[in-house]
This record gives sequence, structure tokens and C-alpha cells, in this order.
Amino acid sequence: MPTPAALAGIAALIGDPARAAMLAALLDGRALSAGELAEAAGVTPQTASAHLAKLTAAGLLGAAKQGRHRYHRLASPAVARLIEGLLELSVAPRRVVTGPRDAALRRARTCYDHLAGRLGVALADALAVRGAIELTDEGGAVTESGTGFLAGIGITPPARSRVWCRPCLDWSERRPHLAGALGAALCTRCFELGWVRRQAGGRALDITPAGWRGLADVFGVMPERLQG
Amino acid sequence: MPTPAALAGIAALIGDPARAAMLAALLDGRALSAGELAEAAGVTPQTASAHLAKLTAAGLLGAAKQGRHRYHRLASPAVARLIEGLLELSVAPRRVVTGPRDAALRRARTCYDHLAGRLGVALADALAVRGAIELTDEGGAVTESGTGFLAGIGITPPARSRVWCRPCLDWSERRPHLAGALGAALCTRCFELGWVRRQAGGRALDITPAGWRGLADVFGVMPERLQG
DNA sequence: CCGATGCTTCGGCCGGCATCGAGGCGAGGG
DNA sequence: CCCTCGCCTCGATGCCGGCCGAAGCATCGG
Repeated sequence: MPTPAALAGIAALIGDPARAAMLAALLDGRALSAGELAEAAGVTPQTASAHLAKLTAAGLLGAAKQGRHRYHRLASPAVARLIEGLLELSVAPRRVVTGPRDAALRRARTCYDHLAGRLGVALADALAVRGAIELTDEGGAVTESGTGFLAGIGITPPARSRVWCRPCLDWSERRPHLAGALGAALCTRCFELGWVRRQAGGRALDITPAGWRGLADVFGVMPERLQG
Repeated sequence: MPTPAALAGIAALIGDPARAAMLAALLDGRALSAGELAEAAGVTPQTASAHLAKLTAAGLLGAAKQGRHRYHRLASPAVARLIEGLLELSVAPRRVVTGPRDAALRRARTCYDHLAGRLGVALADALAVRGAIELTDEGGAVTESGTGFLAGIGITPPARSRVWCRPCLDWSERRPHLAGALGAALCTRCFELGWVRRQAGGRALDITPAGWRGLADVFGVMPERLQG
């Protein structure tokens, strides 16, 4: 066996509550400062610093110094997928929480670089219903007609770097939403069109009036589908 | 946030070297007894018992009592994927090992329920070269001609339970091999045809004379492609 | 019915790691 | 130029959890 202990090393790194909270906070793809991460993890800055150094050394995080701040982000999509997989397995047992301030998060948020929450699931459903994509719990594909439909809203597949269409299990909805390069492109497009906007205080997204119209006109996603 | 600490709990569980060794030993999809897992982890039976209880309680393992033995296995493909993802990230930094007794493992082994090692990668390559499948690092698909080719060797897609074609990053070859239901079916077929056989001592596979002929005739995989 | 085997539970030891207080360094701002 | 703010390093403390020895239950064989 090549890496029996190395595996444990990475997992143990994620296994600390403070570090896990930091990684979860970074799961939406933004880069956060050391101080923000310290607050997110509920520890003092010096403790957070030690954690961040370890995560960066292990290649889970990438850091960028900027002025007197130091911004940290997930090192790669592979790390994001790993955390998602961990969430998928850790959500299963408990079924109780559902805090009130989670409502906004559950409605719409970003997951690394794509849309999640009820909005993400609804978009994936809408695309599947009209036969543009096919999703299962482990894989997905864009149909021929789907390629045309997506081109109509300004989304075309890139050369050949990342996988184009991939499902990602939504931890709040427990159903797959759209990830991969297509998920990222769709998310970017929604921001460009002014359909969604990042909420002031956190990771949740606001859907603008133009967004409501666009979602209904283009995708047939009705507002009541997105209410709690 | 719904599961900040639960995530850490699962990760911390995997983060112990003994438990990680057990999970890695189960990664080939077999069910092992508590004693075998204790030896694999290098701990005494009573210590292993405690670890196994925790892993089972967390839903990572499934246990089946049989006589005076108790067999443990990974609870789901999702768990296997998680461990694979962890391996993918943990192999990256180190690049030194390559022990001599790993040679057999690197040549051919099972990975949860499909083939891995040079054999697994060579089969995936062969299918890709002849245009039967298309694999990237995150997704994959079977082409139209590929469906016919696979049917010719007795492999047809199941109704609609699991994803059919999926890549899985090989930790020894650092390149994708074939997973998903197709990978499992291909693996099963190789066993049925007597092409491969499990080695006595462990997870590695032996390729039989009939296997060498079949691999060359059906897939065009030449023996020298599988040598270290 | 008795011994052997495999697994589990209990109790106590010990090492490792997270945590925080104090102090040092660099970057801005006045 | 000094003061403030953000971040990192060092040292000491304390707790959590893995580990094994011994003993308690099940199953299988004779």
C-alpha cells in the first residue's frame, strides 16, 4: 500500500472542528481573510493561523497575500468535491436542525463555483425536464438539443479542460444540482445578467426582480418552487 | 450552517491511522473479518473492535455476522468514492515509495467493484482508443459504437440504477480507469471468463494465460503494456 | 458438556494536539 | 515618525482519544 498514513493525515486535518468550519466556509469558492476564517471557526486569530498553515502545507488551501490581509481559498475543485462528499455522508444521520437563519442559504447559495440550494436544484430539474441534460446521482450529460438551448442563452462548452456536466448532491435539498464547467458557466451567467446577487452578510444569494422574470421566462422556474 | 461539526466527525473518524488502514484495506470491495482488519491496521483485536464499532455507527461500514466471524465492508459506493478522493489528494505530495511488494498491486487489483492498476488503466485506454468510451478526469460516457462493442462481449447497461460510465483516478498510475456500473460489469466479466484471479495473500490480481490471450484478442491490450 | 476460537467490554495509562497568552514583525494611516 | 491593525511565532497548559491487559460472551468442534 502506498499511502496508508498519508490518507489519515489529510483526513485528520479535516477532522478538527475548527479546520472543518474553515473549509466549509470556503466551500462557496470565495477567498476569505485569516481573520474572517478565525471568526467562522470560533477561535482566536493565532489559533486560526496555525490551522491555516497546516491546511496550506497539505495542499488543501491556496493563500494570496494582499496588503496586510492574507486571503485563503480552496486549492482546487478536487478539494471542494472531497468536502462535498464528506457533507453528503455526514448529513445522512442527523435530520433535525433547519435553523431559521438557514432559510436564505437553503433557498440559494453558491457551492464552490456553481449554484446550489433550491435554486440550483430547480435549475437542474428544469433543464432535465426539457431534455437538455440527463443527471443521475453519479454522472450527467448534455443532450444534443440541450447544447443548442444553452448556446441560445450564451453558454458554450470550453475547449476540453474540465468535465462539462456533472451532478453535485445538494446538502440542504438532498437532491443533485448542476456542477462541473456547465454549472460554473451557468452561475457566472446568472451573475452577469443580474439575476442573483450575493447577500451582504454571508454565502446566501438574493434573487433580483429581473432574476425572477428571467428564471420564469427562460427556464420555466416559478417563484413558488423556490419558497420554503 | 447545517453540519459544521458533523463533517469534522466523519473526517476525524477517517483521520486515525488505524481506521484509515482498515478503510483502505476494504477499498477493493471485499468484506473482511474483524481479525483480518486488526492485522491490516497493525493493532490488537480489542482495539480494532472499538474502531469498527465507531465506523459502523457512523454509517461508513456495514457489518454482517456469520458464524463466529463478523464481516465488515464499506457501506456504499459513496464511501468508496470518498476514500478515493482522499487518496487522490494525499498521493500528490509524496512521490517516493514504490515498494517492491507493491508491484503486483500496481499491475492489477480491484478498486471497490472494478478493475484498477495498470490493467484497469490499460482497459480504459483501449476502450477510449477504439472510440467505445470517452473519459475525462471528472466524467465519462459510452459512445454509440461502444454500446455495440460491449454488447458483443456480453455487457449491457442495467435499467437505471447507477451511473453507467464513470472515471476513477488510479492512485498508482495517476490516470483514470473505468468505474461505475460499466466498470463493475467489466470486472465481473473478467472473473467469469477466468481472465483474472485473486492472489492468495491479498488484494492483487493474477492474470491467467487465458486472460493474456483474451486481453490481446478482444481489447488489443499487449502484455508489455502491463509490465512494470 | 468442555475446550478453543473470535469478538467484545472494562479500566487505566500515556502521548499528541488544540488552545490561548505574550511578544515580534510588517503594512498602512495620520 | 509613531501608532494601530492584522498576522505569525513561541511556550505552557490541559483535555481528548488511542492503546493494550484482563475478563466476559457468543459460536463451533469434539
